[in-house]
Amino acid sequence: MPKPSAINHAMQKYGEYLTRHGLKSTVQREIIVNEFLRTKGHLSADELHSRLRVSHSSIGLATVYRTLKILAEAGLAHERRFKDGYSRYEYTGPDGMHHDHIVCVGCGQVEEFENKEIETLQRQEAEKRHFKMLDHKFEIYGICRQCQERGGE
Amino acid sequence: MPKPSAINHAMQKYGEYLTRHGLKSTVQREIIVNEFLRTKGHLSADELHSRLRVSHSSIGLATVYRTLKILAEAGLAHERRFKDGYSRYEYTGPDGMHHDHIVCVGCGQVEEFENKEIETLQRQEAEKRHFKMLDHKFEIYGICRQCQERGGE
DNA sequence: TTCGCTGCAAACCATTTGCACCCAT
DNA sequence: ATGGGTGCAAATGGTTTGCAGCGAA
Repeated sequence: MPKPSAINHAMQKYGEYLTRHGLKSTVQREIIVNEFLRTKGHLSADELHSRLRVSHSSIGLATVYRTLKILAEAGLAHERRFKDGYSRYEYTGPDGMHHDHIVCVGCGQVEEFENKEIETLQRQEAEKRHFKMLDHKFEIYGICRQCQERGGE
Repeated sequence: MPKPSAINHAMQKYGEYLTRHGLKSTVQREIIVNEFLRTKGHLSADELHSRLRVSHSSIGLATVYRTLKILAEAGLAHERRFKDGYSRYEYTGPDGMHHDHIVCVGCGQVEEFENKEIETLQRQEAEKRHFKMLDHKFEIYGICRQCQERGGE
């Protein structure tokens, strides 16, 4: 679970985004955003909705989708699409720092890593082409150690 | 258009894959694979199907999907999912070498780049985790020079 | 003669949208 | 009181699949 200070920072950024875009703050959004921010990992809309169902059964899946979209536009969530057909969202901390992913195509587990050098190189590539870089996605697909040992087809 | 020698190599690899998996060679697949291999860029199933419609109007979209899946499994096509909701496939040459992408979120244009250093670093990351690396995906999202000049939010 | 392949249409299914009511501003 | 927000159900739309007939091996 992220540090409280990080969550506060995020809530503030989220609030600013709402105001700046003439959007309203509602209880549902508050609940969704809170749960999202304090959940580690890659959440699909459906998973997030299930989590909320326990304590807030009346919140609709559509609202979860709509709120996740807002979070992504506000720069608080990164949308990732691995290979299971779902869009997954991930909160990546107050400094906008994000890690990359290494996905096992055998069992579906996702590990994360950060690599400063890669980060630097990609920034250079963007500059070389006069792109203002906004986001990036880096995923390695492979077979994890367990799946290799388990033997595969 | 790729060099003929590259296409031949690919056709051979494709044929081997069919045999090895008890699959059959058919005229439709032949046509689809040929068109795919000699088309540069990122093709969606629908785009490829449209191309074929001109000269081979009876080929069904489902067959295009099925054939693209085979090509991907045979290692001849890389599946990429940018942000328009389509799966796009790309033929990346006989050496399995693939480039990465830098996508403009303004106009949708996709530029390509290769970076040996990044390639090396990612391989190290995979090894460090005992992953047998199969594929990777690296995409940078940003705003291209023209879209920056054109201004816009 | 097998058994995979094809086109078609129907099915899938994650995501989006229309609508009538609700509520923050 | 505005006009955006919500839940629900229906619509969307890219992709997959069932099926009956076809064709490669």
